[in-house]
Amino acid sequence: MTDPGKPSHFIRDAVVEDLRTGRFPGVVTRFPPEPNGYLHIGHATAICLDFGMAAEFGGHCNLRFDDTNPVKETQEYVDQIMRDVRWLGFDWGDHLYHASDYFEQLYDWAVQLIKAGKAYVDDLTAEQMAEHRGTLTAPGRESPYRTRSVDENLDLFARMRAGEFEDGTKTLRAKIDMASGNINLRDPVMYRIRKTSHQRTGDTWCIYPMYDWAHGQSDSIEGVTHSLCTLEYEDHRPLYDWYLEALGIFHPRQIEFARFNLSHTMMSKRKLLTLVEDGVVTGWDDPRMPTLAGLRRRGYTPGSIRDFADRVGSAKAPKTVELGHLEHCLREDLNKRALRRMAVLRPLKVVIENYPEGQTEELEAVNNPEDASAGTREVPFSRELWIDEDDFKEVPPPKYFRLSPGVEVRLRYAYIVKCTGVEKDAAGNVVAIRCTYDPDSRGGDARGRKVKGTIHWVSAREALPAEFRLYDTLFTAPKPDDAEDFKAVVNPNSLETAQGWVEPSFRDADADDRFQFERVGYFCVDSRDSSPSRLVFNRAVGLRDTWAKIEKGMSP
RNA sequence: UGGGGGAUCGUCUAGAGGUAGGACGCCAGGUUCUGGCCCUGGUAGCGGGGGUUCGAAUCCUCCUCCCCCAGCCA
Repeated sequence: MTDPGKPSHFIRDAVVEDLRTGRFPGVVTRFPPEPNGYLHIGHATAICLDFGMAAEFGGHCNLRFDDTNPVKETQEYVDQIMRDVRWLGFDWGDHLYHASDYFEQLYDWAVQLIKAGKAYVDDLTAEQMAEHRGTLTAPGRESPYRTRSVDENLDLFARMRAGEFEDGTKTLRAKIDMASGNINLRDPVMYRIRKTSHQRTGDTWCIYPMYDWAHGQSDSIEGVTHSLCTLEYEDHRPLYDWYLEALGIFHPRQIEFARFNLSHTMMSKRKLLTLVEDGVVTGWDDPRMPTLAGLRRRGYTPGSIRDFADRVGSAKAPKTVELGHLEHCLREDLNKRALRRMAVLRPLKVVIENYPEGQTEELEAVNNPEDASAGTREVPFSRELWIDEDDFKEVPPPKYFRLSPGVEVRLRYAYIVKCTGVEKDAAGNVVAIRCTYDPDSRGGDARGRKVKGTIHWVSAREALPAEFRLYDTLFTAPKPDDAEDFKAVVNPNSLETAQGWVEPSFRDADADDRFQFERVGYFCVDSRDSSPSRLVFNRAVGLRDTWAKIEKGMSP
């Protein structure tokens, strides 16, 4: 089952050990999102781990919504999360659950703890409770209500459920240890009163369980063996274990791993929400967002994200992965699969003086040199073409292989042309280039001469207009989370728009289709704004650009 | 001056007493009708001090630095 050649990680090791010792007969995991926001690339690594471990050991992974706080959660988020998990390539089968499915059971168990003298109803206000909790270095003080009788607690708790008390006036707390060095053990709240209707249970409940009280028990009910979560819950494990022990029910094992940060972005759902609400981005699915919805719209493939998760691995040390790592995974995936096309982002007119006016010929172009089965297509060629501004320089710098006066270049899949002159406007800007072509140099001819440069082009008459959205990182700082104000390091140039042309084969492109625009980058048809009459492409990631590096090295 | 974790190339990650390896990045070269892909080579690391040992990234010890926790959020 496990690939022996592949390095393991501490979680896999732990699972293998648990199976070997018989602590658990099999493996059941769970991915437990709270439906209060969109899933992001950080969640993706958790999803890959949860579903991946289950699959690797022949078990299954549950999708469980941690819907214990109705004031923050919505059905829209639930729907989006399911869509994103599926898109990533995972299937929970019949194992779709909600913490809210267990509210009745959780209530019964709370009663059981009260009867055992391990839980009590507290009347302290939130402020008083904070005050009693002590500090990191000083122990807390016990609540005056801590010694209520079992009967009184039972009566009060039933009346809490019945709605007799207002929000915030009472809580149910576990009776553990107010002097514990672990603050989570200083009589944690199990239930709070929230007279808010819940997206699934409606107004059935006005008391809602806290995360700690719901999570472990939900795991137990579902027979989860390995409850994998992030490091900030490490301090909660003693409480997780305490509840399970106190109840005497099936005891899953919680294992914590480090969440990761991606450079030039941030994952806090709260901050992402702020970006959406403040209009810094156009929504949760803005292609600059690290959300799965944003990455999908940007042009990322699920496979590239899974590969990325795999490479980043699972460990306990905090890490900030360079964005380049993610981009590499995308390029590698798309290089194998994306169809090649030609597009001109910043158009410059080329007139081929010795090519017959009114003539058009169809030239054969390879769809994907990495995949012969992708076949070929025909692209029209004519006297007037568009090329990219970057591919012409009146005064070429050293090592510039592209077009300039007197120089020859290959037009991809077409002819070799030579620049014979330029046309300028009154201000001296180059507005068109004049060339001659060599009729014997047609693309595909084996006897072809070699020239230093090859550039891409689109026939002006047949070209389709298109908008290109060129993205840069949303933040200028490598670690925006470290900034005092993350809004201050938002990149003002994270989106640049260009109007250009694409070859006519795009007449019937579908939303989310991804292509490689030769020599430029990988682009995706925008799922929101693109239409047959107005094509819009998002740049997922540029091609590696060694010329840009050379050029950068030349300028001071 | 509480509790819980963590530290290996610039970044991520292997290594469980026996030559510190891989990936990304970067540099150099080869190939090329994409300055892409691919191929070759190079660069660069065990936080620090003691100790055990023939031998330590690994075991012991002291120290340093970093992260998390004081919601009726998850």
